[in-house]
Amino acid sequence: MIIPAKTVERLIVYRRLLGRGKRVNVFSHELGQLANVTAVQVRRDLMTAGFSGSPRRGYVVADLMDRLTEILDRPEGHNAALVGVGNLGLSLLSYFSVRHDRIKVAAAFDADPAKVCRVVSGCRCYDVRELPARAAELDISIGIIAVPAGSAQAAADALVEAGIKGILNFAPVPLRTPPEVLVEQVDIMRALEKVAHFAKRQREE
Amino acid sequence: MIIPAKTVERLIVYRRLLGRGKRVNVFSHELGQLANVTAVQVRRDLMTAGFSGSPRRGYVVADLMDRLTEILDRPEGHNAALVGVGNLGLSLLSYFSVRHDRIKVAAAFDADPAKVCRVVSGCRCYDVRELPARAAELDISIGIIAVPAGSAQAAADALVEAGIKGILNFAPVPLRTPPEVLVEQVDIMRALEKVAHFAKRQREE
DNA sequence: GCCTGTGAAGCTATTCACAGCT
DNA sequence: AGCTGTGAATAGCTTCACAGGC
Repeated sequence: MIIPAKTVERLIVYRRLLGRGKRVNVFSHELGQLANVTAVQVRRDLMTAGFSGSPRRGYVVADLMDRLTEILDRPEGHNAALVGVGNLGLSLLSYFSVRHDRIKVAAAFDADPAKVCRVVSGCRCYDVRELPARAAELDISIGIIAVPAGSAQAAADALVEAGIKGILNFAPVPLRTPPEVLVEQVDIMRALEKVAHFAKRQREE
Repeated sequence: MIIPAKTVERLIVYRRLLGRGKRVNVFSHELGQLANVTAVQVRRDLMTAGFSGSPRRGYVVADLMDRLTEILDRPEGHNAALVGVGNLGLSLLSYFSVRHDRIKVAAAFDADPAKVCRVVSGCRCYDVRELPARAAELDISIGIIAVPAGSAQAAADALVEAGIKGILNFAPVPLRTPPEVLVEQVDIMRALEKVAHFAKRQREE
C-alpha cells in the first residue's frame, strides 16, 4: 500500500497527538480538532491507512497507534548519519538525542579534521571520507545534511553512494538525487521569508 | 495580486539562486535546473509573479530580482519577535542573526526570569508578559515560536493578541489561530519521521 | 441521532502541447 | 531553431453529500 506524502505527514501528527493523553477511543472530529484538520480529512487518512472505526465508539486508540506504528516505523528502527558537525549539526544532534524510540543518530561525519573523533551526545564523529564504510558497518538507512550550502550536494552524493534512501536536508539548496531517494527539505530561512511575505500581504489588504 | 503559497516558496528559492552567480540573463530551463523544477514550472511562476522575458534572451536577472524583491519584501523590512529562549531559541537567534537584509529579530521573550534582560546576538530578551507592549513599540510584524509544545498555543495567542499576522512555529503542535494569521510549521521531528518512513518503504519494494 | 466510510464533485497544482516571437 | 506565454488536459488533494450501522 502506498500512502501519499501529505497523508504520511498527518499520520505522524495523529500518532504524536494520541501518544499524550490516555484516551481509550477517539472520534474523527476530536482528532481533527487536535490536529487542526477537518473530520473528513481524518477519516480519509485513516481509511488510506487501512484502519477503520465503529460508528458507536469512533476509533480505538490503542489499535490505531499500533496500525500507525506498523505503517510509519520499521521494527528494527533506523540508524541515521549526520553530515556536518557545525553549529547547526550540534544543535540537531542534541535535539534528536532526546531518545526517539526508533530513530537514532548513529554516527556523525565532518570534513574538518578538528571535529573528527570527538564524541558528542553519545555519537562518534568520523571523517566524511569514511562515510561509505561506516554506513555499511552501522546499517545507516537515513542521512541528515547539516553542512553549508556549498558542500550539500557533495554530502548528498556521498549518502546516495552509500545506499541511503532518505535524506533530511537542512542546507538551503535543492539537491539533485536519483528518483528512488526521498529528500525532505527543511529550509528555515525560506520559511521565515514566506511568513514575512504573508505578513506583508496581510497588511496590504 | 495574490500568489499561491507554493509559488511563493519557489520564488524565494529562485531569488536566492540568482543572488549568487553574476548572470545577466537566465533561461527558464537553467533556473529550473538550479531549483530542481521543470522549465514550465519556472515560466508559470514568473508569469504568476507578473514578470516576463523574451524568447531571445530569456529573463533579465537584474529586473527579475527587482520584481521578486518587490513581491517578497516589504521596503521597511520586518521586525520579528522570538518567543522562547531555550536551546532551540538560541540556535535560531544565531542562525537568523547572520544579517538578513530585510528581516531582523528585534526582541526575544521568555517566561523564565533567569533569561529575561539578557542580551544575546544583539537582541534583548524580555518577560513574555511584555510582549504586547514591546510588539507595538518595536513594530513587530512576525513571530517565531521556539517554546516547548505545552506553551506553544499560549505563545501563539499572545502573538495574535499583539496583532502579528505571520507566525513561524517550531513547536511540534498544530496552532489554533484566526484565519488571517499565517502559520508556517517547521516540524523537524516530523520531517525526520517522514524520511524514515520513506526509507523503510523503499527497502520494502 | 450521531457516528463512520466513501463515490462523486470541486479545487489546486503541475504538465502538455503548441502558438507566437525573434 | 530555440525560446517564452498560455489554454487545455491531467494529476493530486480536499471537501461535499449521503448511505449504512449502531
